[in-house]
Amino acid sequence: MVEISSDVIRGYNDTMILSILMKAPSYGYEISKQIRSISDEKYVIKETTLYSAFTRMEKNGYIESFTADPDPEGKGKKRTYYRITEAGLAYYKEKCEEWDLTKEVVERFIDAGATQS
Amino acid sequence: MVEISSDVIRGYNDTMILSILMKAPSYGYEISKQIRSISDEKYVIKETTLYSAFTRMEKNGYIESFTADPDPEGKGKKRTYYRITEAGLAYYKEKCEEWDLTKEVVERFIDAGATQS
DNA sequence: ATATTTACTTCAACAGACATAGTACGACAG
DNA sequence: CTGTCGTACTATGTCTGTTGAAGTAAATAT
Repeated sequence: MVEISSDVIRGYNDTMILSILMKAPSYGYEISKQIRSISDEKYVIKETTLYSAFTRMEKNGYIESFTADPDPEGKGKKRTYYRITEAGLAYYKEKCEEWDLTKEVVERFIDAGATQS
Repeated sequence: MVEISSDVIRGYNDTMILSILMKAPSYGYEISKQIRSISDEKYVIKETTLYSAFTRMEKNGYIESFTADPDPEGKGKKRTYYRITEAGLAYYKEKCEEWDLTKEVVERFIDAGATQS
């Protein structure tokens, strides 16, 4: 079975996370579940990868964190939520353009090779 | 201008190199020029990245090196050529399948995010 | 004669992914 | 009321691939 290797997805972890945060602020555990479901279990982000992405992106100003209660009544343990910033949005859009370019370039090589087999 | 970042292409340097070696054995300088031209100057592989990829892939058995003269008469400086192995071919094909999967997954996130903007 | 192009090599540093381990709270079963 | 499971993280150290900086040296162009 074909699996997505980390070196391939490496450049897109941030983009995936940001695409989820564009819809609504969210937190670690929830985002990891969303990545699983959106990708049909094809990609499961590692916890450490996810949380270190948060740290990095917050430092870069792409996301902002805030703590909040899991439900409106204020019960349960507080979570660390993240929301996307203006800079994060710009970064996300850049990454989408970059993706289009990358896709085109990689595909040229793959096509070039595939015709030979 | 949009540029391909190294973190994005990271997982595909090996695949690109192998796609070139599938057509014919080649050597560093030539391969780097081919990557430039096939990608329309959009991606220029760094020398050290290329040569370290050779070392790694040879160690993994994906390619084999041999030295040869640049032309049949034996003039000029000898070059280190590389040819793809059976294992390298299998690896290349795997990478191509992986690419299809990755493309699909990444696109789902990018589409999901784009509809929101 | 000298500069540029070709064709590499060595080495140290860095970033991001990941394994391992641990903390801690809440819910629910036995 | 004890234990396990799911949730929600944090800390630390290692590994891999990329890269910058620098150097070597032959061939070719000016």
